[in-house]
Amino acid sequence: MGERKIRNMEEFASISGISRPTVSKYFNDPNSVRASTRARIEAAIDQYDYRPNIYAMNQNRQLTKNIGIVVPYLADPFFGEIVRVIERRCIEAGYSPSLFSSHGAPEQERDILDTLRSLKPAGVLLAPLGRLSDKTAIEAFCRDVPTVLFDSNIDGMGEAFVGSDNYSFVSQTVEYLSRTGEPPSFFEMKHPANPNANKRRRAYLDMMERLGLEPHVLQIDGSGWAFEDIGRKGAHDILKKKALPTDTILCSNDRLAIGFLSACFEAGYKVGRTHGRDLRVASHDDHPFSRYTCPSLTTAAHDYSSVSGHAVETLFRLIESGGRFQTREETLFAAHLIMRDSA
Amino acid sequence: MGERKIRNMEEFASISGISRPTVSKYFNDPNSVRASTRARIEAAIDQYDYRPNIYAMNQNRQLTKNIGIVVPYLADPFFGEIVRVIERRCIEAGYSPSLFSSHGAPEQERDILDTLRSLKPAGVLLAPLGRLSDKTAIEAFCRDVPTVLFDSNIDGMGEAFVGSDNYSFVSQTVEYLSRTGEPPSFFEMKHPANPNANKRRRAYLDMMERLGLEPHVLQIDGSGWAFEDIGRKGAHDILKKKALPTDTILCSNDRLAIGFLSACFEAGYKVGRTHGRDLRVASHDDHPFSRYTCPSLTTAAHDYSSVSGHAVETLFRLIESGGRFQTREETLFAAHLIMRDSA
DNA sequence: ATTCATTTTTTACGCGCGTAAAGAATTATT
DNA sequence: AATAATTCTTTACGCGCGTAAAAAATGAAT
Repeated sequence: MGERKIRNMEEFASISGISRPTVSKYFNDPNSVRASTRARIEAAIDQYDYRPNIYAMNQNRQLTKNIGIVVPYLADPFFGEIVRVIERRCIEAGYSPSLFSSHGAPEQERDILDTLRSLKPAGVLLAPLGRLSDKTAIEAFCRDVPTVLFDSNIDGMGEAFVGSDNYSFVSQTVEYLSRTGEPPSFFEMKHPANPNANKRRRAYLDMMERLGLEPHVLQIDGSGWAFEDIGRKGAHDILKKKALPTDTILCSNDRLAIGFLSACFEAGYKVGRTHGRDLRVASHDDHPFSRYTCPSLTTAAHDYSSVSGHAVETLFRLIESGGRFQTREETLFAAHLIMRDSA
Repeated sequence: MGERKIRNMEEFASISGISRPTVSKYFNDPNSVRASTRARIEAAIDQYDYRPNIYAMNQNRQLTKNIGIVVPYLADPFFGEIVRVIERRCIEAGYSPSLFSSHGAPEQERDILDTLRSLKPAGVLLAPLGRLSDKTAIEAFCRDVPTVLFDSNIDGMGEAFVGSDNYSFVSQTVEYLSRTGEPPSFFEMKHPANPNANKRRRAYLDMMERLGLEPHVLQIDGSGWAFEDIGRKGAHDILKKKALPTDTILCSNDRLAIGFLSACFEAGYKVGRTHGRDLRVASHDDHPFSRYTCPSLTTAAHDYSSVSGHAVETLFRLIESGGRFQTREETLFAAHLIMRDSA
């Protein structure tokens, strides 16, 4: 380690006693050379600390080893967690992940796709903004770059979608709540940004009908990604008007529920499942903070590791298949109920 | 828009009636060519949707237009917010930001610095893990790449540090709390990962001495980045033992406080500043969720936009100065107190 | 030892662009 | 209009590597 500085692959090849094309082959795929050759090269790498110039490498390669990861909103710890898993798996598989966040802004999502295109990635894992996404731009992008959508689906775009089964979330919470107390009213944004929200509402309506119960959907105003604030204000409105049809609230997602619970606390409503409580509140997602609300939030949890794991594996398969699947794959993972103190 | 596809700069130059070297000059700095020339080039870009191959561009450039951004923990919305601002400013200034998260793991921080080195970035904004960071690796990196540290400082490393003034956080909360009730006890992790924590403890001790009050430091076990859980468990321990020296708790940071508050709720302790409360709890950071705790958290807020803004500006100056400052700069921004319901 | 399949070496070209130098063209200044 | 300053064009080379093709070397199998 630390002999003299190596300037390029030519030099590295000659000093390590292997021809340059073979060294080049090694860096493209270490398994494509004989084991003894590989060992010699790796010994030399250790000794001289050489790495090929990534810009020169990627210039002529038909396909780079880059993988793009795009999430809609990084300040949501949900995505922070997903990204951690995905990044690790990509690196283990020999890819270089590049992380991008749209930060809730459609223009930025478009710009990211533009940037990504010029990175010539082998594949992209894209969690779109949803309703606000520029669908034309995404469609065009998916035609050029092998893409797996995750978290929120857009019909027909990308070669595959991996996400959670919204019906499974709602069926479990509705079933549990209506079995153990008054049937739930559904609390959501009037114009949700995310398509999952619509699926959850429909699942709620369907489940209530199936159980022979009367559904109540409470829709509140607000746009953007400040869900906690929207939930809190909406809850205050509803509580003030005493407009709750039942004593049980099922929030579309945890971030709304976090706001809802904070409003309940402020307005002096007791939430819980014990004697003397005024309300029960439950929700969906198992947001990293849902454990720390007051009271802790009963919720249906994403199978985080399955979703992120399967998304990555699907992308790898897609890359190996040359970037196209015969038919678009859709994989949904079931949720599991997490009973805590709020319902 | 959408004539025929342009393959390279040569072709783009001839079709737009400008010589290739001039086009190249334009892409390096649009202001380096005459306004009329710039207009012609930009018209052609619109028309043919051409973008230079970034790999070929960066191969020979002494300095790329890349900027690396490294944060210790993306699942913390605090960093999500900082990253949003920094990314935007970089793009506006014509740079390409690349985002990396160490996810709390020192090995990953090292790997990121390695990757970053081969990206040959013009500069790097690095928020290190802190105590766990491989200081030797960071030092070596900073020697090779122009780096501005932010959020948490490591003595002498990088050309500059931009962060918040921990003393200002603590002095304001301690002053406020001791003026309006019992003096605070300080609640923190025994072995904090972040150097800011130590500065805050020292500031607490100093302030208490200055005010002629007896300090009490409550140190709890736990390691890693699951601060809420650590805070919750520590609080339960302390509450069970009735080991609180005063009725006022000052948490080192908001994530610990979120755990503390959840434990108080579970154990039946009333937190607040009104009649009949058992405890007051305050903290530092103005974490995005601190508004939604029950009760809402009184805290000292980072000047988020100043910190991120000044970090970016410092890096730009550093890049323009050729990557080195005469002397290492340290800029600290004052906090401001945010009074909510918990104290 | 001979044959054959596999792997490596040799040789050579090209990718798309940065960049340098010298001369031509365009603008600004008087 | 003449001169000077700026900007652009022409020409040409090189960066570090991918990759193709043919020849040589290596290893396995008979």
